[in-house]
Amino acid sequence: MGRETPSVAGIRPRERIIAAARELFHRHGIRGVGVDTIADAAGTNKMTLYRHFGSKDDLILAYVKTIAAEGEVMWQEIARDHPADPQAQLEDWLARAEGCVSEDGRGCDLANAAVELTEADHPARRLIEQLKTDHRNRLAALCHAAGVAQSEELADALTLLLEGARVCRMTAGRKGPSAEFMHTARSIIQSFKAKPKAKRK
Amino acid sequence: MGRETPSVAGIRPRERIIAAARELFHRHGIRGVGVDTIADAAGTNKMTLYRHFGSKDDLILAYVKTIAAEGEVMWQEIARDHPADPQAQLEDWLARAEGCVSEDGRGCDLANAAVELTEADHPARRLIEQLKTDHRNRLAALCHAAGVAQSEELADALTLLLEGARVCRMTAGRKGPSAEFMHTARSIIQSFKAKPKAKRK
DNA sequence: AACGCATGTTACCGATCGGTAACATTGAGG
DNA sequence: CCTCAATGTTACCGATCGGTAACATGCGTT
Repeated sequence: MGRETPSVAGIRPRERIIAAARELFHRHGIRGVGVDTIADAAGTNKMTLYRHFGSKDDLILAYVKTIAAEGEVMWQEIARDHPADPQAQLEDWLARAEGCVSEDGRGCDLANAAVELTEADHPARRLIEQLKTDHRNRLAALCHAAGVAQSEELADALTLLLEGARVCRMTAGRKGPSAEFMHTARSIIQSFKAKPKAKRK
Repeated sequence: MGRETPSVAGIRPRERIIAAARELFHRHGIRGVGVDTIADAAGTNKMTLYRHFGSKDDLILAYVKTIAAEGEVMWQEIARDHPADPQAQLEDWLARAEGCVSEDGRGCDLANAAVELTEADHPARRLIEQLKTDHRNRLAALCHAAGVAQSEELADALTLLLEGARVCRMTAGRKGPSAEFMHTARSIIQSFKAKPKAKRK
């Protein structure tokens, strides 16, 4: 055993580089970290970094893709842990959202990347847009499955609350408006559930 | 008249520099613009910039203060245009908020600055925190004056929605969740107006 | 043992960064 | 007119940036 066949992408330095970039980008921002710093933090060097990622922009894209993969895992866990129980799934989403809000006050890595990647045609920006749209749509599907009539509107509202809470946690501190995220989200969900229109058949 | 007395701080290059920094920081981010570029855009040079602002961080602080001053003007206009009519004032705030959301998709300059200024003790960061807290408190006072019982909670909810809408406008595009900001905000205001102190029975 | 590939090491490149020194120019007020 | 402060101009500094070339080393495979 020991090492993988060369046909499979090498796992060792590449993963470490992405992990190091993930933490450094999160803490200091994308433009606040140089590739040399990332390579050092990954226990490797700049040349190896550039052999795996042709440019810093490529590394940024891989960084965003890594976050996307974790999001995918999240949705799968939500579905797996509460099979055929969309109500519990929505509750799980809410708990994870609250976790994101009260994490460390550095906001959402995807949103922060969008702030720093000011070129509108940056590939990572397009991916971020797709990821954010995906998240909203899956949340809307979850709301629909949970029996909410106006599931799209509820998903939009919850998305706004979550994104707002994460940025408020960063700009206004722990005791700011983000502290009310859970209460507000719950009461909005309740108000949507109370509303009429065709419920399930 | 020509020029001002030297005792008064010179207004000409300084204002132009701040104006240029305002636009460039907004479009390309703080770390994405060099002081030389700002000086050029202001029709002056780097030396003059450094005579008015001892460092780029000083300029950043002045940039945030300028945004703060505009916010102050906004609140004064809201109060002046609808004297003794908090309902109309809240409506005015809502309209201006909607204007912010659908502006140009670059998000909130204050929030973006907080993303880029990763050093927690940066003076501009502390000012941003104070400004965001101020905004929330004034909005809460407005809600209270408008007869909303749980004015603090409503202000928090509206703040979350607004901040979320601005970041969603940036990350998910014009047709994303931010498009529902107005509807959601209005319906939340209504739901708060509907229930008095005690929760709904 | 010999090969080959991934990785490590060192040095370097041009560009740009924030910031400064020295000097020339301007223009208003005494 | 002369003074003086603000501004403009040029050149420069050390540091860091993203990115590359050339070469050395390790190590698994055959």
